Amino acid sequence: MPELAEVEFFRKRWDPGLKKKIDDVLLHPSAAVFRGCDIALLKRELIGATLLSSEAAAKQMLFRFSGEAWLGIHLGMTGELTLQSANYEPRKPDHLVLRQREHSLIFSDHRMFGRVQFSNGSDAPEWWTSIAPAILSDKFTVTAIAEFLRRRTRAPIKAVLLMQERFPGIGNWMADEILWRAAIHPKQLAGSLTPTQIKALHKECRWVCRQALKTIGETFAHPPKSWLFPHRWENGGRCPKTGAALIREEVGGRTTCWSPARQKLNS
DNA sequence: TCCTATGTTGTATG
DNA sequence: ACATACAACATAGG
Repeated sequence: MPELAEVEFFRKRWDPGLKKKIDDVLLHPSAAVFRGCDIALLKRELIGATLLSSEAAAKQMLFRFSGEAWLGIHLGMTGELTLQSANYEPRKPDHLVLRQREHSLIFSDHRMFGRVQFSNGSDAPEWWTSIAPAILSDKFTVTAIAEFLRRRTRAPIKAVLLMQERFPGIGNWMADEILWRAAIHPKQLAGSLTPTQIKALHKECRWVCRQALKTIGETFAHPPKSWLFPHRWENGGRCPKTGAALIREEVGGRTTCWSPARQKLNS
């Protein structure tokens, strides 16, 4: 489920645990979400540490603890964070449980495409600081997009929008939403976008990110019917702007929904 | 049984 | 070396 705004929403679920100590850590040592993670170190460092702050960027979350300890979580396809009671009994998909006096902070992910990373250090880990500049930052410019597209000329724009190194936090549904608003066909080759289309793409990237953070990111509210989102998986779904039937087809390796009346292929 | 799934990554091919 | 395509990862639900 999680793209930019969902990740931000889940991050905040652990806020009640801020400024409080971790009394114990329960985890499934062989779960794939810990691939490449030093579990022994994680346990040793986090037990007794205090959760100081957290941040989300792209689809990543970073939790900072006392003792220069950093916990990174990626939610993959099905991950989520929850807040449970202190004596909550973990279920099968609850791979990481941080026990506090009043709560348990849980990371669960039944499909295990998610990932836990742990490190020590005075600064945030390198994987975190090297995340691309946010779409809502002033470094996300029309020029930056144009340059990126110039190196991705033969790929369909849908596939390019999923590339985290330029569009951090964009996932399958946000990419479809952006292209639909910008009236760009998902199969249009990245190299064939006109300057006008690139400008529209830039504008709608920012609009969708801002609106998604304001709604989903705050309350997990369903996007309104005026968005493509509520219609894209419906059979017989219709475009909220044109009323025409929507199409669903694989583009760039992912199921993609678009409005053929609005998003035309090439000119 | 078969297909799908809001993600990333390694590998093969061009 | 770089861009692109696609299988693989692991599990549940329709």
